[in-house]
Amino acid sequence: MDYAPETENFFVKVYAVVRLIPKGRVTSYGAIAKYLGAAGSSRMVGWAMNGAGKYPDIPAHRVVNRSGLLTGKMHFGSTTAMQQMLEEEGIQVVADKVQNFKTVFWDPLTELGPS
DNA sequence: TGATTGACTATGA
DNA sequence: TTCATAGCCAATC
Repeated sequence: MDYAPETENFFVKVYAVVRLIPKGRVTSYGAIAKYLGAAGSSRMVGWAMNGAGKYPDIPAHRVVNRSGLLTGKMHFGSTTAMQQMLEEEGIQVVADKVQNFKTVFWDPLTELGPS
């Protein structure tokens, strides 16, 4: 195989989790990676999101880095598109950063459970 | 085939 | 607190 089938499954899992992010909430790449049992491979989550652009159902704008910084804003075509979408959901974004990050943070491990 | 890159995170100075 | 480095794994050049 040119690629590991399990890798593809990992990407699918990432998409599934991102889709579960409730409106007005955000999560981090590391949180998703950890939830999928791939803690430390947070970059793979980011890479998965790279392919998520093909899926309009994936609210990638709700995924930010551990600091709440909109690191992937550049992949939305416009640097303000991501921020605007978040604000549209009631998330305050200032200087490309999510305000009250701890409050709007959505941890799949906590919300969905470790099981 | 080998080296570099990247939507990250953690640790150390 | 801010900056630099290491680890991570897959995709791309």
